Amino acid sequence: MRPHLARKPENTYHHGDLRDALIKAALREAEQGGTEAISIKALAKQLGVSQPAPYRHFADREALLAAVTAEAFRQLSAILRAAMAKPAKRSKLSQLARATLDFGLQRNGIYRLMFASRTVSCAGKGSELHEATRETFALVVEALEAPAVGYLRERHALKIWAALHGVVMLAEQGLFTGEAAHATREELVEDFVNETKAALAVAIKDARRQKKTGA
Amino acid sequence: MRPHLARKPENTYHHGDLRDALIKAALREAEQGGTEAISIKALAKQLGVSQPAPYRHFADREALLAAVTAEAFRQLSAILRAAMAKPAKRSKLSQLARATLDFGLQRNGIYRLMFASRTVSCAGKGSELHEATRETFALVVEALEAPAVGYLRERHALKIWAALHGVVMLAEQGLFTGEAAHATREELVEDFVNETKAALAVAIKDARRQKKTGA
DNA sequence: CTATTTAAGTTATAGGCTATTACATTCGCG
DNA sequence: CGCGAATGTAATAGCCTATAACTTAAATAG
Repeated sequence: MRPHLARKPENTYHHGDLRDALIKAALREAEQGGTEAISIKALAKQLGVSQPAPYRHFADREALLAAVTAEAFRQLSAILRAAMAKPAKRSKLSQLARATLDFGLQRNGIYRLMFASRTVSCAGKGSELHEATRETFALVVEALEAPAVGYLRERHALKIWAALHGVVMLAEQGLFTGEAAHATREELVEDFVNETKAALAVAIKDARRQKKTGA
Repeated sequence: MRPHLARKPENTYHHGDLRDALIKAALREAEQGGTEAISIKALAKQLGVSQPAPYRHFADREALLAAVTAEAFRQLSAILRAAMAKPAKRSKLSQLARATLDFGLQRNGIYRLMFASRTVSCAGKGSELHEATRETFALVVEALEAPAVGYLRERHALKIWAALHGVVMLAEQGLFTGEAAHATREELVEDFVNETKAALAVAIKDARRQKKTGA
């Protein structure tokens, strides 16, 4: 089984790994144009198979999009993991935040597929896509480098994660190129990172004090 | 000129106000399904005109989407203005934040059209759409109720605006329904509001001190 | 090692949508 | 009233999704 072959070799009947090739190719297409740039017909042509061939691997376009989005989440997870692991002056959280911003701006079509389409919210619990999103979020929690104190970590992870996505969205919308451009995207992200760290530290201290008082 | 007539009366040649009717109808369609739910053909049928009729008013689908999105921004502006004007215990910023969250969740299809599609970023400076987005943002600045201190207001408006959008996105993605659900969307928004107020107050104080020192 | 089942691909085709072209009707202004 | 511009229609081309019926290769059981 030839893995991840781009085009089907001529004079063969079977592609070898069409499913995977479709996902990879679709990701490339979506890089710029997002969902709308993904056409099953075009992908089939690109890979040298007939138009209906993809339907052997995906029930319909939605199913392909879900698989592509899941793969995108796995790629983002890998990127974030690498960013956090990289030895740097900055904190893990800062590294993760910057990597997320980069990803969201540079690969914006894919980013929209991941965070701004109905695909994810339609994914059933336990699905491949759902698992992939949760794994990514787990990295955010990890990046906080905070001791486990109940649900505090999840809450603050959710906060910084939300803030980051907001920055990407507004940046893409062009809101950083007016009078408001005094604040660069990077500055804003760094603000959020620092505020999150501070807020979490306070929250943890509070939680400990409460525990002590209660005991 | 009959304004905003839904369907063309039978036995007439001209609709009367097809352009407006198209925008209104498209907004209804997008409410749930977002961009993809807007079909020129379907709209034409709905309004009782032939399929190509809409093309007299919009060059192509993109142009229609831009007009629809602009109208959506104007509607959001009106909603936010009303929310801020409503006498309430809470601050203007809090009222605006809650109204934004509601809008983003209840009319999520339209919300995605506004903040998560390529339509806005493609809108040229000075376009109807671009103006509509800037006007909405101006309301956020206004909601801060802060004295004019250079670019500080814009910067903090950008921050709270970004944070709000992030919450809407993650909520729609279902990230508030896991272990992380300890933090409700509303709590998170209130957090952001309070932090923004505090940060802005500090920033203003700093700015004044610096000014005094410099003088 | 063949026989049969199953996975994967093909051709043909139906139906939906966008968009254009050429033609028809009405509105409004001189 | 008459003419031009605006608006709407019918016909059609082209792209896309999706299904049905058929074909080929691979996998597996006897």
